[in-house]
Order: sequence, then C-alpha cells, then structure tokens
Amino acid sequence: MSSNDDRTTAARIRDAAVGYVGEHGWDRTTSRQIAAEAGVPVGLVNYHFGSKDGLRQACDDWVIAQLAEDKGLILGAGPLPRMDTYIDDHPELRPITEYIAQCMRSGGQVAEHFFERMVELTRDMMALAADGGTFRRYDDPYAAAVILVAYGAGASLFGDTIARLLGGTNLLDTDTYNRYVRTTVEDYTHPLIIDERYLDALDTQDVPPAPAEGDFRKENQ
Amino acid sequence: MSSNDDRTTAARIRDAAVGYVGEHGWDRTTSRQIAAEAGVPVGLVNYHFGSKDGLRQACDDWVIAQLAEDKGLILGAGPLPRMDTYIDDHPELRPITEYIAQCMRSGGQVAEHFFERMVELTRDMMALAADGGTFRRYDDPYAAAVILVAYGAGASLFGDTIARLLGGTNLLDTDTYNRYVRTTVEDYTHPLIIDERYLDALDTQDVPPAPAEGDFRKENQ
DNA sequence: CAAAATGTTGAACATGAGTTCAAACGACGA
DNA sequence: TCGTCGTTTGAACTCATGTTCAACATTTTG
Repeated sequence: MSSNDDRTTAARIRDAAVGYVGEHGWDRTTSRQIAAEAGVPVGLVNYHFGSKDGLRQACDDWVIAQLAEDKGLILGAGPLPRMDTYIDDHPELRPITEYIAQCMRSGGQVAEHFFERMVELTRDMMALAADGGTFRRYDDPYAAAVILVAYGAGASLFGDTIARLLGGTNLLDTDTYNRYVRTTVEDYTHPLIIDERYLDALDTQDVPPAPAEGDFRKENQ
Repeated sequence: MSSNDDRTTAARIRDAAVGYVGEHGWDRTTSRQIAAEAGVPVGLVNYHFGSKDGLRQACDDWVIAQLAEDKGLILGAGPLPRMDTYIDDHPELRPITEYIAQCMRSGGQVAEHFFERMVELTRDMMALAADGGTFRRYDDPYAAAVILVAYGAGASLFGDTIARLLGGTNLLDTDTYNRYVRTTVEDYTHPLIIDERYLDALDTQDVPPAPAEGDFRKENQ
C-alpha cells in the first residue's frame, strides 16, 4: 500500500473504478485496468466485491450516496456547463460527475436516480424563482421540471458537439460560452412560438400539430 | 439463403447489424449475433467486411447515406416522439432510427453527422416559421437551432424516463403524451424567465448568473 | 506468544469474442 | 465437360477478460 493514503483497499479500488469508468464507461473498462489504476493485483477486486458486477453495484451505491450527501454535487454534475465552477472549487468531486455523465449515456439506476434528484431540485428552484417573480409559474410545474431537466441533459451530453458547431473546442471557452449562454437566456426569456393558437388549440380540442425543434408544418401561414 | 430476399449477402449482414445494434448498441453486439441474425456463418462477416470495425464503418456509411437520401428520415429519427407517426408509415426506416439513437448515446461520426443535419433542418424550418409569423426570429438563429436540437436530443434520449416520471410507461400513451406536449408547447409559447434583466445584463456587461434548469441564485427577490 | 481470521498475491482456468483458413460449393465461360 | 473464380462453410486459433485458487503475509484474537 502506498504511504499517504488512509483509504481502505476496497475504497481505493472503488475510487479507481469510478475514475476509470468516468473516462471510458463500464463497457470499455476491464477489471485489470481498474486493478492497475488502484495499484493492486486483479484478484483483490473480486475478493472485496465478489465480481465485476458487485464492484459496479458498489460504485453505483456509493455515487448515489454522495448525491444524497452533497447538495452541491447535483448542481456540479448538472447540465449547465457554468456549474463547472462549483466543481473547480471541489476537484475531488469531478470523478463522480464524470461517472454520472457516463451513466446518463448508458442508462441504469444511477441515471434514473440522478435524473429524479435533478427534477426535484429543479422543481424546488423553479418554485422559489416563481415566488421571487423571476420565473413564470407553470400550469404543471412538475412536468415542466422534468422537461427542463431532459433538455439540460441533452445540452450536457452534447456539450462538445455544441461547442464545435458554435465555433469553439470547449463550451467553456469565453467566446463559445458567451454565444451559448446568450442564446440560452434569450431562449428562456422570449418565447419561441409567438402564435398563441397552438397553445390555445391544446386547451380546447385534441392534440394539434405541435411546432417544435426539427419539425414544423406551415399550416397557419 | 432464404427464398424471397433479393438483397445481397453483404446487404443482409449489414441490415442485420443495423437492426441488432439498434437494439443493443455496438458494445453489446458480437459478430456471431449479427451472423445469426443474418442467417449466415460467422466467417462471412469478415469475408465481406474485413473485420468487425469494417462492418461498423459500412453500417455508419450506409446510415449516413440514408440520411442524405430520405429527408423524412431525419424527421422520423428526430427528438419529438410525435414524429414516430412518420416512422409508423415507413416501418422499414425504424431500424435506422434506432441505430441512430444508439449512436447518439455512444458518440461517433453518425452522431455528429445526424446532429449537424438536424441543426441544418431545424434552422431552415425556424426561418420558415419566422417568415410565416409563427416563430420568433432569433438574434443568432444558428446557435438557437443548435441548442434546440440538443434539447430535443435530451428529450429523445430520456424519453422513457420522462414517461415514467409523468406517470406512464410510454411517452406515446395518450395521457402521458398530452401532459408532455402541453408543457412543451407552453414552454415554447410563454417565457420561463419573466425578468428581462437577465437578458439585458448579457447585452451590457459580462456574463451574469444565468438562471436556468437546476440552478438559480435568488439575487433579485 | 500462538492461533485464527483477515487480507494479499500472482498464477492458472474457463469462457467468449474476433479472426483466420482450408475445404467445399456453385455459377459461368472456354 | 472442365477449370476458374467468387462465395460459403464450419472448425480452429489467438487473445483478452472474468473468475478461481492455493500459497503467503498481516492483523486480530484468545
């Protein structure tokens, strides 16, 4: 065991797994890579966790426990890249956020759990902001929070692609970031749909065509 | 070889791969599973495509070619579940849309290509809708399209989770779907942020806190 | 201190997956 | 009919991976 490390061997293996999986995802991670990362022989992984699945379960449980413990973490792992400033102040949390990001891609209980926590938090914050007169109050606040979280997850998962199309290499580069935030805030401040009849139609009759991203039928021109 | 199938063997292997990968993803797909799906022995896969990577490249190229060929496909594979009606009318396209969905999770050139095409189409449709007076005209239409596509991708990737949190099992169930569409249209018709100072601040000084999903600092209460 | 329990090591094993290959098959032209 | 070339077949090979295990080391317990 290395000198300055008061973690137990099992904890070091778990941390190594979270870190490596955060970079490559579970499907591309082998027991030997995790063992090497932790500086232990392969056999120890199964001694402490029974199997690779056991290790995954332990990692999932631990990450979920961290989510419950540290309220800031769920913000730091959240969709808006600006939240990385929180992670910058708490670098020890970065592996967890990356692990969560991997889970959001491949699904599973961590993804579900994180999504749900994110929805709760978003709903509460929207309610607060509505109390303060900054946010609008939705007819269905919970559904609004769910959709907002899904949108944010999309922005987060495709952060690199967004940055590239916006002319940068990293969404946190100043120019790229400003362009992104400017449009995002504009998006949430001024309505995309200026023809109220779409919403009215939903309240009166059954589902009409809903104009939204990537699809629009010019019926009312 | 089965009787009524005028596809070449290579085409049948490719189609089998697209179909199987669409269900399970490349990481969880083996050459033997693809061969079994296509009803051919394993050796034929590498005879026709050189390697598993070669097959993947062929699948990617083919899917991208389909995207260029069939304009409706990019709508059918798009984020809004309502678009599945298009796929219902063209069931032969469903495997492609599911293949694309898998690629959106794991990244790669198909994901990038699809995202870009989606942005182009969204930008054009937003321009059309703006001409028709239905959509607002953005200061930065391209960035708006990029962000809208990312949002839509999030809604698409987390469709099952959204449905579950909205009380259903499938986003296309009438009740769940109505709740989803109602909130989505409301989202795009009425602004979330009703305090214009956030947007104003962006236009005058450097980046202020941007209130959005999952994060809000009560500064202006 | 002795013994037992716990932790650690590295090699060996079994399985599964990608790949290779020699032989068989079938269509087509000489 | 024969030979050739492009396919097809199924087995064998190689390597990586998850797992097991017997031996060794360390810590805890009586």
